[in-house]
Amino acid sequence: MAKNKREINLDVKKKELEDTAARLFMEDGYDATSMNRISRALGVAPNTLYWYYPSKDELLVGVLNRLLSDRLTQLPSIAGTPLKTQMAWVIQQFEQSRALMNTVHSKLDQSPVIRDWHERFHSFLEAIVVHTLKAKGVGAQRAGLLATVAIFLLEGLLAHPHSQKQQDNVLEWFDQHSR
Amino acid sequence: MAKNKREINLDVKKKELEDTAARLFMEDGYDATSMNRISRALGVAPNTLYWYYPSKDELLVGVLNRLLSDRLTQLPSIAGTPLKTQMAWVIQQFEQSRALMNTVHSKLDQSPVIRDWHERFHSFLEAIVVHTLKAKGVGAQRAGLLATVAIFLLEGLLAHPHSQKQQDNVLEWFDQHSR
DNA sequence: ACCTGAACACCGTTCAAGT
DNA sequence: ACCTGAACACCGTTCAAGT
Repeated sequence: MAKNKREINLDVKKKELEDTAARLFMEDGYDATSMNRISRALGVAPNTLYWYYPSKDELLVGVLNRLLSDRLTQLPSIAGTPLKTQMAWVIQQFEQSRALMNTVHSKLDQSPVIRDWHERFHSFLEAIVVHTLKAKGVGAQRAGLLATVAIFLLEGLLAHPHSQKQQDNVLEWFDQHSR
Repeated sequence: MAKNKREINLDVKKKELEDTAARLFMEDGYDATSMNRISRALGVAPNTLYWYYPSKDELLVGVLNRLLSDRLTQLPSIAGTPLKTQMAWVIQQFEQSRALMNTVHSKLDQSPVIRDWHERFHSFLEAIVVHTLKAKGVGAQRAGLLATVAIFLLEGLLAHPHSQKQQDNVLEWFDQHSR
């Protein structure tokens, strides 16, 4: 798994591209951010981006993967906390990417590569919830159903602007009924 | 409120445009359906559409409004049925518009006119759920929270492809816990 | 009032060429 | 291997002109 200099440079370059793209996607939205705009922010020619990614969609997936693995890194830090805390943490982690999440959902039908990422994202959320529920002694089958519900609630809270109180109420209600 | 011939013709024309646009939006997705494509299907020049709608987004809102009011018409037919039946009905009514719903969510930040429609849509769903819960004797405050949860579950089930069994399990679970 | 032909600025993407 | 200039087909939208 040792990487040579070339691969390291490639990774550094990709990180630059994806960080810039992520910022612009989150500020202005995916559609409103043109490849031209991204390349200008990077100081390269527009078609340079196509040496690193075969399409704008694949660049988005690159951005999403980085986002997700950054969050995965921080997962252990909330490992032992109550389910409610963990769900609040997920919302806090992804609420800046609200528009991006909705973009993902709107592209599920059209883009296989985005569909793949979306499945990984769901697995990520499910792993958190199922693991915590099982630790609480909930059976596997029931944990699966509750995880589905939890994910829908998380996505709902992520997709819509909402007050802190609304969020608390929803999470509290779910916590009460997931025992 | 009497309409003259001109207004009637305008409505007929708009219905034609919106029916065609709705079909193409649902078949190919919003982004993949160009104004050019819609105009060709209608046999008019592309810019003709701009006499009826100021933008593609407003055409989408026209399509969405028609979709919603068509469903509203059929609302009385499920008025007395159990909550679970009503929620299944909503899913069945909107699942062909799955991609369109996700498009709406992805455009919430950018388009005020779509944001307005989305609020109307939520009110529609909330009205159904709150009304039914109150009829079951649930208090107003609790009904509000349960309606939020119900809407998130509906949107979750609408946004993601899922099996009938999964849907049944989620709706059954919610029904059990909304008493 | 209703529709069109022609144009505008911009989009994602490709290709041949440069180092 | 990495980057660019120039072009391609297409996009949403505008405008002046026609009936």
